[in-house]
Amino acid sequence: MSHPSYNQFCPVAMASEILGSRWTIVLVRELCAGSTRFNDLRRGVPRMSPALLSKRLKELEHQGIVERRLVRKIPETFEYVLTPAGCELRDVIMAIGEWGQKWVQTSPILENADPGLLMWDMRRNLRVDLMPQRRVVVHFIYENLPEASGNWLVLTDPEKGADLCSADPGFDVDLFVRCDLKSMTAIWTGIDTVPRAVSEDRLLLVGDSDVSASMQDWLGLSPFAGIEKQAS
Amino acid sequence: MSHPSYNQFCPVAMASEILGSRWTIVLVRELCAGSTRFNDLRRGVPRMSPALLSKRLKELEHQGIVERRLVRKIPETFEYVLTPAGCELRDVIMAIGEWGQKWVQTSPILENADPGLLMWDMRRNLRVDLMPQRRVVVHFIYENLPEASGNWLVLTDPEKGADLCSADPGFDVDLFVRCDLKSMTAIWTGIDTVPRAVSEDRLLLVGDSDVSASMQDWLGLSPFAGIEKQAS
DNA sequence: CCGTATCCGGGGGGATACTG
DNA sequence: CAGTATCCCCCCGGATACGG
Repeated sequence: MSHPSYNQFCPVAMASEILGSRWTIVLVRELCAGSTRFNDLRRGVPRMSPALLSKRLKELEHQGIVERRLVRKIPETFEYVLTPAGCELRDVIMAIGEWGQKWVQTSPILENADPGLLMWDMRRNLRVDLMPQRRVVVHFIYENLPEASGNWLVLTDPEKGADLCSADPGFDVDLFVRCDLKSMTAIWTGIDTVPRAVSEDRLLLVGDSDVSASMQDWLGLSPFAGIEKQAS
Repeated sequence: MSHPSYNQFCPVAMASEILGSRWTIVLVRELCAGSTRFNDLRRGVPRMSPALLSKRLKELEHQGIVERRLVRKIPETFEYVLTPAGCELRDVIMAIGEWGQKWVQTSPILENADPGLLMWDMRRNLRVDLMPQRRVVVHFIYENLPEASGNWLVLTDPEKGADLCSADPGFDVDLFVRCDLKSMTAIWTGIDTVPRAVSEDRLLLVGDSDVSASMQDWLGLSPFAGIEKQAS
Protein backbone atom coordinates (compact mmCIF):
# COMPACT_ATOMS: atom_id res chain seq x y z
CA MET A 1 0.00 0.00 0.00
CA SER A 2 1.30 3.40 -0.89
CA HIS A 3 2.59 5.96 1.50
CA PRO A 4 -0.28 8.36 1.98
CA SER A 5 -1.98 5.66 4.00
CA TYR A 6 -5.50 5.43 5.31
CA ASN A 7 -4.38 6.74 8.66
CA GLN A 8 -7.27 5.29 10.55
CA PHE A 9 -7.00 3.65 13.94
CA CYS A 10 -9.78 1.27 12.98
CA PRO A 11 -8.27 -2.21 12.85
CA VAL A 12 -10.04 -2.87 9.57
CA ALA A 13 -8.16 -0.01 8.01
CA MET A 14 -4.90 -0.95 9.67
CA ALA A 15 -5.14 -4.50 8.38
CA SER A 16 -6.13 -3.27 4.94
CA GLU A 17 -2.99 -1.23 4.87
CA ILE A 18 -1.12 -4.51 4.80
CA LEU A 19 -3.50 -6.76 2.94
CA GLY A 20 -4.82 -4.27 0.44
CA SER A 21 -1.89 -4.11 -1.94
CA ARG A 22 -2.23 -5.92 -5.19
CA TRP A 23 -1.70 -9.69 -5.15
CA THR A 24 -1.17 -9.84 -1.41
CA ILE A 25 -4.40 -11.62 -0.54
CA VAL A 26 -4.00 -14.06 -3.39
CA LEU A 27 -0.47 -14.78 -2.30
CA VAL A 28 -1.48 -15.34 1.31
CA ARG A 29 -4.13 -17.71 0.08
CA GLU A 30 -1.47 -19.74 -1.67
CA LEU A 31 0.64 -19.74 1.47
CA CYS A 32 -2.33 -20.86 3.54
CA ALA A 33 -2.92 -23.61 1.03
CA GLY A 34 0.50 -24.94 1.84
CA SER A 35 3.00 -23.74 -0.74
CA THR A 36 6.28 -22.74 0.81
CA ARG A 37 8.85 -22.58 -1.96
CA PHE A 38 9.33 -19.65 -4.28
CA ASN A 39 8.61 -21.61 -7.41
CA ASP A 40 5.65 -23.37 -5.87
CA LEU A 41 4.23 -20.01 -4.99
CA ARG A 42 4.78 -18.94 -8.56
CA ARG A 43 2.72 -21.86 -9.79
CA GLY A 44 -0.10 -20.87 -7.51
CA VAL A 45 0.07 -17.23 -8.54
CA PRO A 46 1.21 -17.61 -12.13
CA ARG A 47 0.40 -14.16 -13.40
CA MET A 48 2.42 -12.45 -10.72
CA SER A 49 5.90 -11.46 -11.82
CA PRO A 50 8.78 -12.94 -9.85
CA ALA A 51 9.97 -9.48 -9.01
CA LEU A 52 6.68 -8.56 -7.43
CA LEU A 53 6.42 -11.91 -5.70
CA SER A 54 9.80 -11.37 -4.15
CA LYS A 55 8.83 -7.89 -3.09
CA ARG A 56 5.59 -9.00 -1.49
CA LEU A 57 7.31 -11.82 0.35
CA LYS A 58 9.76 -9.35 1.80
CA GLU A 59 6.92 -7.11 2.89
CA LEU A 60 5.09 -10.00 4.50
CA GLU A 61 8.24 -11.04 6.25
CA HIS A 62 8.79 -7.51 7.47
CA GLN A 63 5.25 -7.43 8.81
CA GLY A 64 5.68 -10.65 10.72
CA ILE A 65 3.32 -12.66 8.58
CA VAL A 66 5.86 -14.84 6.85
CA GLU A 67 9.13 -16.30 8.00
CA ARG A 68 11.89 -16.99 5.50
CA ARG A 69 13.89 -20.03 6.40
CA LEU A 70 17.01 -21.48 4.91
CA VAL A 71 16.40 -25.15 4.30
CA ARG A 72 19.50 -26.11 2.39
CA LYS A 73 22.92 -24.55 2.03
CA ILE A 74 23.94 -25.73 -1.41
CA PRO A 75 22.22 -24.86 -3.51
CA GLU A 76 20.84 -22.09 -1.34
CA THR A 77 17.18 -22.90 -0.81
CA PHE A 78 14.57 -21.11 1.20
CA GLU A 79 11.07 -21.70 2.30
CA TYR A 80 8.40 -19.24 3.28
CA VAL A 81 6.19 -20.29 6.12
CA LEU A 82 3.40 -18.45 7.83
CA THR A 83 4.02 -17.18 11.34
CA PRO A 84 1.26 -17.49 13.93
CA ALA A 85 -0.02 -14.10 12.78
CA GLY A 86 0.03 -15.35 9.21
CA CYS A 87 -1.76 -18.56 10.05
CA GLU A 88 -4.60 -16.60 11.56
CA LEU A 89 -5.13 -14.89 8.25
CA ARG A 90 -6.77 -18.13 7.23
CA ASP A 91 -9.99 -16.83 8.80
CA VAL A 92 -9.80 -13.75 6.61
CA ILE A 93 -9.06 -15.80 3.49
CA MET A 94 -11.93 -18.14 4.23
CA ALA A 95 -14.36 -15.28 4.80
CA ILE A 96 -13.34 -13.66 1.52
CA GLY A 97 -13.49 -16.94 -0.37
CA GLU A 98 -16.87 -17.85 1.00
CA TRP A 99 -18.25 -14.50 0.06
CA GLY A 100 -16.67 -14.72 -3.38
CA GLN A 101 -18.03 -18.17 -4.05
CA LYS A 102 -21.48 -17.06 -3.05
CA TRP A 103 -21.72 -13.67 -4.69
CA VAL A 104 -19.25 -13.19 -7.49
CA GLN A 105 -20.22 -14.01 -11.03
CA THR A 106 -17.92 -16.77 -12.25
CA SER A 107 -18.66 -16.85 -15.94
CA PRO A 108 -16.30 -14.14 -17.19
CA ILE A 109 -13.33 -15.80 -15.58
CA LEU A 110 -14.18 -19.32 -16.65
CA GLU A 111 -13.72 -18.17 -20.23
CA ASN A 112 -10.00 -17.76 -19.97
CA ALA A 113 -8.96 -19.93 -17.11
CA ASP A 114 -5.41 -21.14 -16.71
CA PRO A 115 -4.88 -24.88 -17.14
CA GLY A 116 -1.62 -24.86 -15.23
CA LEU A 117 -3.21 -23.22 -12.24
CA LEU A 118 -6.17 -25.57 -12.35
CA MET A 119 -3.88 -28.60 -12.37
CA TRP A 120 -1.87 -27.12 -9.53
CA ASP A 121 -4.98 -26.61 -7.44
CA MET A 122 -6.37 -30.04 -8.29
CA ARG A 123 -3.12 -31.74 -7.44
CA ARG A 124 -3.10 -30.22 -4.02
CA ASN A 125 -6.52 -31.43 -3.05
CA LEU A 126 -6.40 -34.89 -4.58
CA ARG A 127 -7.92 -37.53 -2.37
CA VAL A 128 -5.14 -40.04 -2.87
CA ASP A 129 -6.81 -42.26 -0.31
CA LEU A 130 -9.68 -42.73 -2.71
CA MET A 131 -7.44 -43.72 -5.60
CA PRO A 132 -6.04 -47.19 -6.23
CA GLN A 133 -3.04 -47.85 -4.00
CA ARG A 134 -0.58 -48.17 -6.84
CA ARG A 135 0.90 -45.85 -9.42
CA VAL A 136 -1.86 -43.97 -11.17
CA VAL A 137 -1.42 -41.76 -14.20
CA VAL A 138 -4.14 -39.45 -15.44
CA HIS A 139 -3.71 -37.52 -18.63
CA PHE A 140 -5.80 -34.39 -18.96
CA ILE A 141 -6.36 -33.12 -22.46
CA TYR A 142 -7.96 -29.74 -22.80
CA GLU A 143 -9.57 -29.08 -26.13
CA ASN A 144 -9.13 -25.80 -27.94
CA LEU A 145 -5.86 -25.27 -26.19
CA PRO A 146 -2.40 -25.27 -27.74
CA GLU A 147 -1.40 -28.91 -27.67
CA ALA A 148 1.83 -27.73 -26.08
CA SER A 149 0.28 -27.84 -22.66
CA GLY A 150 0.32 -31.49 -21.75
CA ASN A 151 -1.02 -32.24 -18.32
CA TRP A 152 -0.14 -35.46 -16.63
CA LEU A 153 -1.12 -36.16 -13.09
CA VAL A 154 1.14 -38.85 -11.71
CA LEU A 155 0.51 -40.54 -8.41
CA THR A 156 3.51 -42.63 -7.49
CA ASP A 157 3.61 -42.70 -3.74
CA PRO A 158 0.39 -42.05 -1.82
CA GLU A 159 2.50 -40.73 1.04
CA LYS A 160 4.00 -37.99 -1.03
CA GLY A 161 1.00 -36.88 -3.03
CA ALA A 162 0.87 -36.62 -6.77
CA ASP A 163 3.25 -35.04 -9.25
CA LEU A 164 2.45 -32.85 -12.18
CA CYS A 165 4.13 -33.24 -15.56
CA SER A 166 3.86 -31.05 -18.57
CA ALA A 167 5.73 -33.60 -20.68
CA ASP A 168 4.83 -37.23 -21.17
CA PRO A 169 6.35 -39.07 -18.20
CA GLY A 170 6.35 -42.27 -20.21
CA PHE A 171 4.19 -44.34 -17.94
CA ASP A 172 1.11 -46.15 -19.07
CA VAL A 173 -1.90 -43.93 -18.68
CA ASP A 174 -4.72 -45.19 -16.48
CA LEU A 175 -7.22 -42.56 -17.45
CA PHE A 176 -7.56 -40.06 -20.25
CA VAL A 177 -9.66 -37.04 -19.35
CA ARG A 178 -10.72 -35.07 -22.40
CA CYS A 179 -12.75 -31.92 -21.90
CA ASP A 180 -12.87 -28.21 -22.35
CA LEU A 181 -11.03 -26.24 -19.75
CA LYS A 182 -14.16 -24.38 -18.79
CA SER A 183 -16.00 -27.54 -17.80
CA MET A 184 -13.11 -28.91 -15.80
CA THR A 185 -12.77 -25.63 -13.97
CA ALA A 186 -16.49 -25.54 -13.27
CA ILE A 187 -16.28 -29.03 -11.83
CA TRP A 188 -13.42 -28.12 -9.59
CA THR A 189 -15.21 -25.08 -8.26
CA GLY A 190 -18.30 -27.14 -7.53
CA ILE A 191 -20.70 -25.51 -9.95
CA ASP A 192 -20.67 -28.57 -12.18
CA THR A 193 -20.11 -32.29 -11.59
CA VAL A 194 -18.29 -35.09 -13.38
CA PRO A 195 -21.43 -37.15 -14.05
CA ARG A 196 -23.30 -34.20 -15.47
CA ALA A 197 -20.42 -33.11 -17.69
CA VAL A 198 -20.04 -36.71 -18.93
CA SER A 199 -23.71 -37.06 -19.66
CA GLU A 200 -23.68 -33.80 -21.59
CA ASP A 201 -20.62 -34.86 -23.59
CA ARG A 202 -18.46 -32.07 -22.26
CA LEU A 203 -16.24 -34.56 -20.50
CA LEU A 204 -14.89 -37.77 -21.95
CA LEU A 205 -13.27 -40.40 -19.76
CA VAL A 206 -11.33 -43.24 -21.32
CA GLY A 207 -9.42 -45.87 -19.39
CA ASP A 208 -9.56 -47.78 -16.14
CA SER A 209 -13.21 -48.03 -15.20
CA ASP A 210 -12.60 -47.89 -11.46
CA VAL A 211 -10.54 -44.73 -11.67
CA SER A 212 -13.04 -43.32 -14.10
CA ALA A 213 -16.07 -44.12 -12.00
CA SER A 214 -14.67 -42.62 -8.83
CA MET A 215 -13.32 -39.45 -10.37
CA GLN A 216 -15.86 -37.16 -8.71
CA ASP A 217 -14.61 -38.53 -5.42
CA TRP A 218 -10.84 -38.64 -5.77
CA LEU A 219 -10.81 -35.30 -7.48
CA GLY A 220 -10.78 -33.15 -4.38
CA LEU A 221 -12.67 -29.95 -5.04
CA SER A 222 -12.03 -26.36 -4.17
CA PRO A 223 -12.34 -25.60 -0.46
CA PHE A 224 -15.30 -23.41 -1.37
CA ALA A 225 -17.04 -25.88 -3.65
CA GLY A 226 -19.80 -26.59 -1.17
CA ILE A 227 -21.10 -23.05 -1.05
CA GLU A 228 -24.05 -22.30 -3.23
CA LYS A 229 -23.85 -19.42 -5.63
CA GLN A 230 -26.35 -16.64 -5.15
CA ALA A 231 -25.14 -14.05 -7.62
CA SER A 232 -27.90 -12.96 -9.92
CA MET B 1 -8.76 -2.96 -9.39
CA SER B 2 -6.97 -2.38 -12.63
CA HIS B 3 -7.62 -4.11 -15.85
CA PRO B 4 -4.93 -6.75 -16.06
CA SER B 5 -6.79 -8.66 -13.40
CA TYR B 6 -5.75 -11.67 -11.39
CA ASN B 7 -7.60 -13.92 -13.75
CA GLN B 8 -7.99 -16.71 -11.25
CA PHE B 9 -11.11 -18.78 -10.81
CA CYS B 10 -10.39 -19.04 -7.10
CA PRO B 11 -13.15 -17.19 -5.28
CA VAL B 12 -10.59 -15.51 -3.05
CA ALA B 13 -9.05 -13.92 -6.10
CA MET B 14 -12.39 -13.08 -7.65
CA ALA B 15 -13.54 -11.34 -4.50
CA SER B 16 -10.22 -9.54 -4.17
CA GLU B 17 -10.74 -8.18 -7.64
CA ILE B 18 -13.63 -6.23 -6.19
CA LEU B 19 -12.49 -5.60 -2.64
CA GLY B 20 -8.83 -5.04 -3.30
CA SER B 21 -8.94 -1.55 -4.71
CA ARG B 22 -7.86 1.23 -2.47
CA TRP B 23 -10.34 2.47 0.15
CA THR B 24 -12.97 -0.10 -0.78
CA ILE B 25 -12.73 -2.21 2.37
CA VAL B 26 -12.64 0.84 4.56
CA LEU B 27 -15.68 2.22 2.80
CA VAL B 28 -17.59 -1.02 3.12
CA ARG B 29 -16.77 -1.02 6.80
CA GLU B 30 -18.37 2.39 7.13
CA LEU B 31 -21.43 1.19 5.24
CA CYS B 32 -21.65 -1.86 7.50
CA ALA B 33 -21.41 0.43 10.48
CA GLY B 34 -24.57 2.12 9.33
CA SER B 35 -23.73 5.27 7.40
CA THR B 36 -25.89 5.71 4.34
CA ARG B 37 -25.57 9.32 3.22
CA PHE B 38 -22.76 10.66 1.11
CA ASN B 39 -21.62 13.16 3.67
CA ASP B 40 -21.91 10.71 6.51
CA LEU B 41 -19.69 8.35 4.58
CA ARG B 42 -17.24 11.18 4.12
CA ARG B 43 -17.06 11.66 7.87
CA GLY B 44 -16.28 7.99 8.33
CA VAL B 45 -13.67 8.01 5.61
CA PRO B 46 -12.37 11.54 5.93
CA ARG B 47 -9.17 11.17 3.99
CA MET B 48 -10.90 9.86 0.91
CA SER B 49 -11.59 12.49 -1.70
CA PRO B 50 -15.23 13.00 -2.66
CA ALA B 51 -14.38 12.17 -6.25
CA LEU B 52 -12.99 8.81 -5.31
CA LEU B 53 -15.82 8.14 -2.88
CA SER B 54 -18.30 8.77 -5.63
CA LYS B 55 -16.39 6.50 -7.98
CA ARG B 56 -16.20 3.67 -5.47
CA LEU B 57 -19.88 3.95 -4.67
CA LYS B 58 -20.69 3.63 -8.35
CA GLU B 59 -18.46 0.57 -8.60
CA LEU B 60 -20.05 -1.02 -5.57
CA GLU B 61 -23.48 -0.28 -7.00
CA HIS B 62 -22.46 -1.80 -10.31
CA GLN B 63 -21.26 -4.91 -8.53
CA GLY B 64 -24.49 -5.35 -6.66
CA ILE B 65 -23.05 -4.55 -3.26
CA VAL B 66 -24.71 -1.20 -2.75
CA GLU B 67 -28.06 0.18 -3.79
CA ARG B 68 -28.48 3.87 -4.41
CA ARG B 69 -31.88 5.12 -3.42
CA LEU B 70 -33.54 8.46 -3.87
CA VAL B 71 -34.95 9.51 -0.53
CA ARG B 72 -36.07 13.06 -1.27
CA LYS B 73 -36.80 14.95 -4.43
CA ILE B 74 -35.98 18.48 -3.42
CA PRO B 75 -33.27 18.86 -2.66
CA GLU B 76 -32.23 15.69 -4.42
CA THR B 77 -31.02 13.34 -1.72
CA PHE B 78 -29.76 9.81 -1.96
CA GLU B 79 -28.85 7.07 0.39
CA TYR B 80 -26.54 4.15 -0.13
CA VAL B 81 -27.61 0.92 1.44
CA LEU B 82 -26.01 -2.48 1.34
CA THR B 83 -27.71 -5.15 -0.71
CA PRO B 84 -27.92 -8.71 0.68
CA ALA B 85 -24.56 -9.40 -0.98
CA GLY B 86 -23.17 -6.30 0.66
CA CYS B 87 -24.54 -7.18 4.08
CA GLU B 88 -22.74 -10.49 3.94
CA LEU B 89 -19.47 -8.64 3.59
CA ARG B 90 -19.84 -8.01 7.30
CA ASP B 91 -18.23 -11.41 7.89
CA VAL B 92 -15.25 -10.35 5.83
CA ILE B 93 -14.98 -7.01 7.58
CA MET B 94 -15.19 -8.66 10.98
CA ALA B 95 -12.53 -11.21 10.11
CA ILE B 96 -10.20 -8.48 8.88
CA GLY B 97 -10.88 -6.30 11.89
CA GLU B 98 -10.36 -9.09 14.36
CA TRP B 99 -7.09 -10.00 12.75
CA GLY B 100 -6.03 -6.36 12.65
CA GLN B 101 -6.86 -5.76 16.28
CA LYS B 102 -4.91 -8.81 17.29
CA TRP B 103 -1.84 -8.52 15.13
CA VAL B 104 -1.26 -5.03 13.81
CA GLN B 105 0.94 -2.62 15.70
CA THR B 106 -1.19 0.34 16.72
CA SER B 107 1.40 2.79 17.95
CA PRO B 108 2.39 4.43 14.66
CA ILE B 109 -1.19 5.33 13.87
CA LEU B 110 -2.09 6.56 17.33
CA GLU B 111 0.46 9.30 16.85
CA ASN B 112 -1.52 11.17 14.27
CA ALA B 113 -5.07 10.10 14.78
CA ASP B 114 -7.98 12.12 13.51
CA PRO B 115 -10.18 13.70 16.20
CA GLY B 116 -13.12 14.09 13.87
CA LEU B 117 -13.08 10.45 12.96
CA LEU B 118 -12.73 9.41 16.57
CA MET B 119 -15.73 11.51 17.56
CA TRP B 120 -17.70 10.10 14.66
CA ASP B 121 -16.94 6.56 15.73
CA MET B 122 -17.62 7.26 19.39
CA ARG B 123 -20.90 8.93 18.61
CA ARG B 124 -22.07 5.87 16.75
CA ASN B 125 -21.47 3.45 19.56
CA LEU B 126 -22.59 5.57 22.46
CA ARG B 127 -24.58 3.64 25.03
CA VAL B 128 -27.28 6.26 25.43
CA ASP B 129 -29.16 3.86 27.66
CA LEU B 130 -26.38 4.17 30.20
CA MET B 131 -26.46 7.96 30.21
CA PRO B 132 -28.85 10.12 32.21
CA GLN B 133 -32.24 10.30 30.53
CA ARG B 134 -32.09 14.01 29.86
CA ARG B 135 -30.05 16.27 27.67
CA VAL B 136 -26.37 15.56 28.18
CA VAL B 137 -23.55 17.62 26.77
CA VAL B 138 -19.96 16.44 26.81
CA HIS B 139 -17.19 18.69 25.68
CA PHE B 140 -14.01 16.95 24.53
CA ILE B 141 -10.88 19.01 24.56
CA TYR B 142 -7.85 17.53 22.93
CA GLU B 143 -4.58 19.00 24.02
CA ASN B 144 -1.86 19.88 21.58
CA LEU B 145 -4.43 20.28 18.86
CA PRO B 146 -5.43 23.49 17.13
CA GLU B 147 -8.13 24.91 19.34
CA ALA B 148 -10.23 25.30 16.23
CA SER B 149 -11.46 21.77 16.51
CA GLY B 150 -14.11 21.93 19.15
CA ASN B 151 -15.83 18.68 19.88
CA TRP B 152 -19.17 18.68 21.56
CA LEU B 153 -21.16 15.55 21.98
CA VAL B 154 -24.79 16.45 22.49
CA LEU B 155 -27.39 13.93 23.53
CA THR B 156 -30.81 15.50 23.22
CA ASP B 157 -33.17 12.67 22.47
CA PRO B 158 -32.14 9.17 23.52
CA GLU B 159 -34.25 7.83 20.67
CA LYS B 160 -32.25 9.61 18.04
CA GLY B 161 -28.78 9.14 19.36
CA ALA B 162 -26.31 11.92 19.93
CA ASP B 163 -25.26 14.82 17.77
CA LEU B 164 -21.80 16.09 17.11
CA CYS B 165 -20.93 19.76 17.06
CA SER B 166 -17.72 21.43 16.12
CA ALA B 167 -18.96 24.76 17.41
CA ASP B 168 -20.25 25.51 20.87
CA PRO B 169 -23.94 24.58 20.85
CA GLY B 170 -24.54 26.95 23.74
CA PHE B 171 -25.90 24.42 26.19
CA ASP B 172 -24.53 23.95 29.67
CA VAL B 173 -21.84 21.36 29.62
CA ASP B 174 -22.30 18.32 31.86
CA LEU B 175 -18.82 16.98 31.48
CA PHE B 176 -15.53 18.32 30.26
CA VAL B 177 -13.15 15.68 28.98
CA ARG B 178 -9.63 16.91 28.65
CA CYS B 179 -6.97 14.58 27.30
CA ASP B 180 -4.51 13.96 24.57
CA LEU B 181 -5.95 12.52 21.43
CA LYS B 182 -3.73 9.48 21.68
CA SER B 183 -5.11 8.42 25.04
CA MET B 184 -8.71 8.90 23.99
CA THR B 185 -8.12 6.84 20.86
CA ALA B 186 -6.42 4.13 22.88
CA ILE B 187 -9.38 4.00 25.20
CA TRP B 188 -11.82 3.69 22.34
CA THR B 189 -9.87 0.87 20.79
CA GLY B 190 -9.77 -0.99 24.08
CA ILE B 191 -6.05 -0.89 24.72
CA ASP B 192 -6.48 1.61 27.52
CA THR B 193 -9.27 2.42 29.98
CA VAL B 194 -10.82 5.54 31.43
CA PRO B 195 -9.84 4.75 35.03
CA ARG B 196 -6.25 4.04 34.11
CA ALA B 197 -5.92 7.16 31.98
CA VAL B 198 -7.43 9.23 34.80
CA SER B 199 -5.13 7.77 37.41
CA GLU B 200 -2.14 8.47 35.21
CA ASP B 201 -3.25 12.05 34.60
CA ARG B 202 -3.65 11.59 30.91
CA LEU B 203 -7.38 12.13 31.17
CA LEU B 204 -9.09 14.84 33.16
CA LEU B 205 -12.82 14.72 33.84
CA VAL B 206 -14.59 17.76 35.20
CA GLY B 207 -18.32 18.04 35.72
CA ASP B 208 -21.30 15.88 36.68
CA SER B 209 -19.96 13.12 38.87
CA ASP B 210 -22.47 10.54 37.66
CA VAL B 211 -21.68 11.12 34.02
CA SER B 212 -18.03 11.20 34.86
CA ALA B 213 -18.04 8.01 36.89
CA SER B 214 -19.85 5.99 34.27
CA MET B 215 -17.87 7.18 31.28
CA GLN B 216 -16.15 3.86 30.68
CA ASP B 217 -19.60 2.36 30.37
CA TRP B 218 -21.58 4.86 28.30
CA LEU B 219 -18.65 5.36 26.00
CA GLY B 220 -19.29 2.43 23.69
CA LEU B 221 -16.01 1.07 22.45
CA SER B 222 -14.82 -0.14 19.09
CA PRO B 223 -16.45 -3.39 17.96
CA PHE B 224 -13.01 -4.95 18.19
CA ALA B 225 -12.08 -3.57 21.58
CA GLY B 226 -12.45 -6.91 23.31
CA ILE B 227 -9.77 -8.65 21.33
CA GLU B 228 -6.39 -8.84 22.93
CA LYS B 229 -3.42 -7.57 21.03
CA GLN B 230 -0.71 -10.09 20.27
CA ALA B 231 1.59 -8.10 18.04
CA SER B 232 5.15 -8.17 19.29
C1' DC C 1 16.39 -23.47 -8.89
C1' DC C 2 15.75 -18.90 -6.73
C1' DG C 3 15.50 -15.03 -7.17
C1' DT C 4 17.45 -9.71 -8.72
C1' DA C 5 17.91 -5.73 -11.86
C1' DT C 6 16.14 -2.59 -14.83
C1' DC C 7 13.10 -0.22 -17.66
C1' DC C 8 8.98 2.05 -18.55
C1' DG C 9 4.12 3.06 -19.27
C1' DG C 10 -0.53 3.77 -17.64
C1' DG C 11 -3.59 5.10 -14.50
C1' DG C 12 -4.93 5.30 -9.86
C1' DG C 13 -5.89 8.48 -6.92
C1' DG C 14 -4.58 12.89 -4.21
C1' DA C 15 -5.52 17.85 -4.16
C1' DT C 16 -8.30 21.52 -5.13
C1' DA C 17 -11.95 24.07 -6.91
C1' DC C 18 -16.42 24.48 -8.27
C1' DT C 19 -21.70 23.73 -9.27
C1' DG C 20 -26.96 22.66 -9.19
C1' DC D 1 -26.16 18.73 0.62
C1' DA D 2 -24.28 15.77 -2.99
C1' DG D 3 -21.52 15.31 -5.80
C1' DT D 4 -18.31 16.97 -10.70
C1' DA D 5 -14.48 18.53 -12.98
C1' DT D 6 -9.76 18.90 -13.77
C1' DC D 7 -4.96 18.49 -13.31
C1' DC D 8 -1.06 16.07 -12.75
C1' DC D 9 2.27 13.44 -10.33
C1' DC D 10 4.00 9.42 -8.68
C1' DC D 11 4.62 4.93 -8.23
C1' DC D 12 2.72 0.41 -8.84
C1' DG D 13 3.54 -3.22 -11.12
C1' DG D 14 4.01 -5.68 -15.88
C1' DA D 15 7.62 -7.37 -18.96
C1' DT D 16 11.91 -9.03 -19.85
C1' DA D 17 16.48 -10.26 -19.12
C1' DC D 18 19.82 -11.61 -16.45
C1' DG D 19 22.95 -13.39 -12.22
C1' DG D 20 24.28 -16.74 -8.15
